Amino acid sequence: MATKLSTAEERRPLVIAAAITAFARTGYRGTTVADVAAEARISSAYVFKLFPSKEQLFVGALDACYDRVVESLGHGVERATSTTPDGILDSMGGAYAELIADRDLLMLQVHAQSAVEVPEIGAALRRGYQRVTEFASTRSGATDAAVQRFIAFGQLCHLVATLGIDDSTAAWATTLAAGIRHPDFAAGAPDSGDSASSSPRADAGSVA
Amino acid sequence: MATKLSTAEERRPLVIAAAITAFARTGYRGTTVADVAAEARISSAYVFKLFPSKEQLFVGALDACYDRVVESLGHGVERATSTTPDGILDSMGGAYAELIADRDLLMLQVHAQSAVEVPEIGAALRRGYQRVTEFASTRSGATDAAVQRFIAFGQLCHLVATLGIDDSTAAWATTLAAGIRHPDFAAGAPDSGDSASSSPRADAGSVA
DNA sequence: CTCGATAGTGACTGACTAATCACTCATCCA
DNA sequence: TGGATGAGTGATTAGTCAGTCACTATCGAG
Repeated sequence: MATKLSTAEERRPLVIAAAITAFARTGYRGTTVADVAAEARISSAYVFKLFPSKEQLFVGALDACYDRVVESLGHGVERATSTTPDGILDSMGGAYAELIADRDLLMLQVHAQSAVEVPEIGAALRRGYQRVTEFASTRSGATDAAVQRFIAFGQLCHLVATLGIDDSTAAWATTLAAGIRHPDFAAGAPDSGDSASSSPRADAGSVA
Repeated sequence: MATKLSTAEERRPLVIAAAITAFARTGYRGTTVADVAAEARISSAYVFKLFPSKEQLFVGALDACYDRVVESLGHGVERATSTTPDGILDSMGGAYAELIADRDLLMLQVHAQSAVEVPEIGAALRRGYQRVTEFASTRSGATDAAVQRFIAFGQLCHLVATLGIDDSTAAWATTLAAGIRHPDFAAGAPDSGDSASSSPRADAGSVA
C-alpha cells in the first residue's frame, strides 16, 4: 500500500466529513465511532487520537454543518435578483434548499435536535441556530416576523425530507410538501427558475 | 407488599405512559427498556411480555402520542370562538400549545423524527402526521396553504422548545420564539387571552 | 382446597461499544 | 546514518443492553 501519510491537521476535516455522513445516517447514539472510522477509511483508534471523544467529534461535525449552511445563505444573498428584504430571504431559501439536496446536512441537524440533552451538543445546536438566525436577519434586513417565518418553513422542509414524502402524491403529503423543492440529485444545474423558494407558494397565507 | 395484580390489558397503557416519559427524555436509542420499566415500576422482563420488542414499544408510545394530539386539536375546534377556517386553525394551535406544555409529547415527536430510519417508526411517524394534517385540514376547512403554515409553525414551536430558548432574552432567540407561548406549568387556567395562538404575532408577514 | 392460568421477576447471555494502550512504520532533520 | 517525532493500527477492556428463560406469586373457578 503506497499510502501517503498526511498530517493530523489535514486528516481532521476529512474525518469530520466522514462523521457528517455517518451521523446523518443513524444519528448520534445510533452511530458508532467505528462506523465513522470505516467511512473515513481509518481505524477507530485513530479517530480517538484526532478527537477526544465521540461527543466532541459530533460537535465538530455539527459546527462544520452550520459553517456550510451560513456560507450557503451568503451565496443566496450574492445571487439575489431582488434587493428587497423578502427577495433576499427568498434567495437565501433557494440556496439553502440546494445545499441540503443531499440530505446529509439536513439529517444531521434533525439528529442533533434529538441529542440536545447532551450538554455540548445542545450548546452547539443553539450556537448554530443563533448564527443562522442572525445571519438571515442582518443580511436580509427583513422584519423579525419574516425571519421567523423563514426559519419555520425551514423546519417544515426538514420534516418533509425526513418523512420522505417529497414525491408522495397523497393529499396530506402534497399539502405539507407543496412548493418545497425536492432533492434533484443532479446538482450543479439549478437553472430551472430560481424565483419562489424559501417560503413555498409565494405568500400562501395572504389571507391571514 | 400488598401489590394487587392487574391484568395485562390494564397494565399496557400504563407502560405506554411510562414509555412516553422515558423516551421523551433520552430518545429511542438513548433510552433502555430498563429505563421504561423503572418508570413504570415493573421489571424489564415484564415489559417484554407486554410488548414484543423495544421497537414496538416505541411505536405504541408514538401512536398514543398522536391520539392525544388529534384529540387536543378536536378540543380546539370545539372551543373555537370564530368559525372562520383560520379562526378554527388558530384555536387548534392554542389547544396544541397547551397540550405540549409538559414537553413529553413534543420531545417524543422530535426523537421519533431522529429514528425514522427504523422502518416501523418511520411508518408510525408518517401515520401520525397524516392524521394531524388531515384532521386540521378537514375540520378547519382552511386552504392547503394555511394548513401548511399551521404545521410549519408547529415545527418551529418544537424547535424553540427543544432548544429551550422560550425564556431567553437574546435577540435571535426572541425572534424565533416570538408569540410562541411558553410552557406555563400551571395548566388548567389558560384564561389569559386565548386569541392569537398557532401562528404567532397574528399574520406577521402581512408584508409578503 | 386445589388446580390451571396468568401476573410478575431475577438471573443470565451474546452481541456490541467507547475508550485505552502498546505497538509498528514512515518521515524528516542533524 | 541514526534517532526523534508523529501517523496509524490491532488487541483488549470494562461496561452496557435487548431479549430469553426458568421460576415464584397471585387469582379465580369449581
